[in-house]
Formats: sequence, C-alpha cells, structure tokens
Amino acid sequence: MASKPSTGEPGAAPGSAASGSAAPGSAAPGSQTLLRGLAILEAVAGGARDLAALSASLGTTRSTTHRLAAALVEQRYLTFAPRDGYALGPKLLELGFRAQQAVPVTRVARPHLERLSAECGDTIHLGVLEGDWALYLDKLPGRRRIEISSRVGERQPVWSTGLGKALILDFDEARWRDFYRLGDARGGHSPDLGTWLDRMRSYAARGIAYDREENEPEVRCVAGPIRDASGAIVAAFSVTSTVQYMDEPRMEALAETVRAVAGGISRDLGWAG
Amino acid sequence: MASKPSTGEPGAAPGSAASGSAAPGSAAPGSQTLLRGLAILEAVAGGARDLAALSASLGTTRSTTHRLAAALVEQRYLTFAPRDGYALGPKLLELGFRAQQAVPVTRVARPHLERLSAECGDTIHLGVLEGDWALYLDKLPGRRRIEISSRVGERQPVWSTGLGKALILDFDEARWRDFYRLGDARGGHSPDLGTWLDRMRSYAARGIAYDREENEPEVRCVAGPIRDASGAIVAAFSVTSTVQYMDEPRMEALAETVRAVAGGISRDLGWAG
DNA sequence: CCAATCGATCCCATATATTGGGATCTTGTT
DNA sequence: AACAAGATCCCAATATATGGGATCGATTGG
Repeated sequence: MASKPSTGEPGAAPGSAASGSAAPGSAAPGSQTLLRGLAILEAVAGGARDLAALSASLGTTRSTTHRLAAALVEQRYLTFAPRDGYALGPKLLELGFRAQQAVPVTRVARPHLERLSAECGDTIHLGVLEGDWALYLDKLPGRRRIEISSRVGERQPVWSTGLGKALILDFDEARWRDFYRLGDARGGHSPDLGTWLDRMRSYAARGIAYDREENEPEVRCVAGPIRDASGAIVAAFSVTSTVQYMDEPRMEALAETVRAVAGGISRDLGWAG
Repeated sequence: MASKPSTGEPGAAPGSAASGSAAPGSAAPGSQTLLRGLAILEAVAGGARDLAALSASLGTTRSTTHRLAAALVEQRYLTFAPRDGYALGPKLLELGFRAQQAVPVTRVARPHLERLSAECGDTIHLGVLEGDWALYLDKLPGRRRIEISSRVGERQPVWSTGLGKALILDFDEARWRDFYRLGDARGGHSPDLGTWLDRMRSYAARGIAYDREENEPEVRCVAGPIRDASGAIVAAFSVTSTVQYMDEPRMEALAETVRAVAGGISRDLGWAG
C-alpha cells in the first residue's frame, strides 16, 4: 500500500490541502513504542508539562507514559524538574544544531525546485542575502527557448529583483529605504520611492514578491521567501520568464504555487509555520 | 532466538567515536524500541549513512533497523535520499529551535550577544551549569575564518573552560576543589591545583574568567557570569578566539566589554547590581 | 498539625508488539 | 544482459511493552 515513501517527503501534487496532524490510518507498523516516544517529544514541544498531560495527549496510561518519558530524560532528550515538569532537553539542541550545519539550503531546496521546474518550465533561481546584495546560489534553466542571463555566484541588487525583494520582506520600512537608496548610487530607479514602498508593503502582506519588468524589460518573476526553524527568512527563490509567458492571470496562479513550494522548503528546514 | 542478550554497545561505531551517550550502569527496561530508535538518531548524527552502518552501529538486524529508520523518516526526524542515505531531518531542527527558545536565558541573552558578536567578530558561547558539566546552550560563530569546535547541546568540563570557570565564580574553595578533581578522572590537568586555585581567586575578584590556552593550545577566551534577580550566577558566556587575535592587551580590553555585556544581560534578568 | 490530594515512581502477570531470517524488489554497475 | 548492493516486505515465535494498581513524596487545605 505504501505509495512511495522513498524520497524524503511525500508532498505529491501542489496545493496539498491535507491537515498536518497525524493521519490515523498512516501505516507505521512495528514501531509503536518508538512512535509513542516521539509523540511525547512533540507533546512536550507543544506545551505539555506533566505526566497527566502527556498521557492524555497520546492516549496511554500513566505507567507507560512515565516509562517512556523516563527513558527520554535519561537520554537527555527531555529534562525533568520536580517543580516545572518536563521540557525539551539538550540532546535536541545538539541534534538540531548538527542538522542545521549538515543541511545547506541548496540541497534541501533542490528537489522541491526541480519538481517546480518540471511543472512550470520557467527559469528558477535560488539565492540568499549577502551583505547588501542578493547572491545567486542555484539556477534551474527551465524548458523555454529564452535564456535568462544570470549565473550562479553572481550578485544582483536587492531592490530591483523579485528574489531580492523576497529576501527583505520581513524588514522594516527604514531598512527598505536603505536598500532602495543603494540603487541611487548606480543608475536610475524605475519606480520612485513611494511607489516602490507601496509595492513592498503589498508584497510583505501577501508573503510573495513580484517583479513586473522593473529590472529589465520583458522579464517578469514571482519570488517566495524560505524560512528556517526560527521563522527568519534565510533564502528565497524566484520563477522567471518573459512577459509573453507571464501575463497577470498566470502571475496570480504562480503566486499560489510559489507560496506552497516556499512553505514546503521551509518546513524541511524546520519551520513549524 | 540466540540474539545477544547484552544490551550494551557492541563494537565501536565507525567514523566519529566516543559519544558519551551510552549510560554506563543505567538500564532502562521497557523501552528497548524507543532506545534503539534514539540510537539510530545518534548514529546518523555521528555519520552513519546507510542501513548497514546503522545496523552495525546498534547491533540489530537489517529488518529491525530498517523498520525503525523508516518510522523516523516518516516522522521527519530523518531524511532519506536514495543516493546519499540517511540524514538528520527537519523535525530535529524544529525541536532544537523550540528547546532553545524554551530556555529563557537564551532568549534574553541573544540580542546582547548578537551585538557583541557584531562588534568583536569572535566566536561566542552561552552556557549553563548542568550537574558537574558546562552545557552549551547557544553559539554565535563569529566572522573569523577559524572555527571553534564546539556544539550547542554539548557538555564540557567546568574546570578547563573559561565559560565553566565563570559559572562557578561564586562557589567556595571547597567546591572549586571538587570541580578540579573531576578533571583528574579523565586525563591530565594543565595547571596544578595550587596554580588553578590562585587563578580562580583572581578571576572571582575581578568577576571575569580567562582561559589562556589551558584547555587547548592556541585557544583563548574571556568569559563573564550572568546573574538573575537573586544575584545568583545562572549562566555565563565566553568570547573565544585563537591566540593570534587574543594577545594580552586585547584580553584586558575585552574584559571590560564582557563585564558590561554580562551586566546588561543580568539586568534584563532582573539583576539589580 | 494531620488529612487529603496530586503527581511521580515502581512492580508484575498478561497480551501484544517487536524481532530477525530470509524472500523480493529496485537501482546502479561490469 | 546479468550481476551486485542495498532497500523493502512478510511471517511465525517470543522477547518486549503494557497498564492496573500499590507505593511514595510533596504540596495544599482544614
């Protein structure tokens, strides 16, 4: 029955509506004890403090719950303080930190972006904020005959690209202005400050950034922010094409897709949203 | 079933060795499956990539190992990629981050330490006393090309690190001796007891602890204690670098900075000093 | 000050979830 | 094309986890 538990994540089709809660029917035979132990971890993460709360949360008796919790405490996955009850333990700090180091954004994002690329056929970029610039880390060419002139390792101004704008979506207006001013130094701005800020506000509200030929004529893109476990934006990706493939309706449709993919990558980075 | 009745550790794990995970005499009955699952997590953290390595590492058959690993993958504690094998999963990132947030000191200290990090560019650690050990709760890498080998969630001996010494600055000499003796059990002390106590006295008087290559050659640090509303030392942080960036004059200068930052954090915790 | 209460910890016979040997399948290699 | 390496699946035997209840320690209230 198991469909394809192969590649890390199910994900399947875009717009996975399904709830995130554990599906009761999900097959996981032969690991009840382990699964219950992990459930305790998540119950504690979710705020459970004492045995009663844990027992209720996973539907086991006090004895069982206690035994499992005790094992987790002994292994330092949980801590237990007589007054305050259970809390997440140092081992989780350690493993979480290791996981963070071992997992570059590029590798995590790759499969997601490849799926997206196969689906939409446009050029996709992945990038991070480096100083005052947007740095391109990865690029998936896409199937269109047109070529987007950009290279991995290249830097682009933040204020003018969709990807750049997605990277600074969470910043406050003062910092937005700073980034806009960086453009003044080198060549003209397309939109004036007021217009640009208005757009940024709307992008921030929607959680998606657009680029409607503001940077180069004929070139449009939709970009989404990628968040880590802390919720901070650590990277962004953009879907780019020429205006002939990117009319307004399609941009709207893409926005949903981009949001979904961005969420998927973020979750793989530990984002809980 | 002529399985090995020994629940202990068979051979040494491949790759990185010597995690202190296996509790010596402590038997945790009634949670074998859970314990084995956790062992898999740590084996992967220690570098195990494929089923064979995992099986060897915890002494179970392929079937069992696979079933547990599959459960962990399904719960997103691990990821599995056909080519690369197993790796730590996003759930660990999430729980690790939550664990960090759950410790109030970490949250309060963060902004202060980030400011300090931006200013000095060295590696900064935050830690607390857990039993007889200094437990690292947070780490800010710093901008130097050198890398300090330490991990969040890791434990270090108190007597040998600047951070550890800062944590016990308020203790009396009897307890200082106790901590010094803990070092005897495992390997040699750099300074003899008398010298060490002399230094501790001077550190206590100044309210700052140093580490002048006592723990590792080339590595120096300056550490300050963090106090809560009661005035008790509840945490400490250290600024670490190699000797080339840390000559005597700079250590003196840093002492003032560290004292100031430590005071700032302490005040945020309700300290009135 | 003692009784009542709440929660954690421990014990043990029973039922059940887990185990591991091997068959099978998938994927990459010679 | 056949091989090899590793992952995945299946099933009977039994070691393993389960939970009801007793115990213990601490906190609250009368």
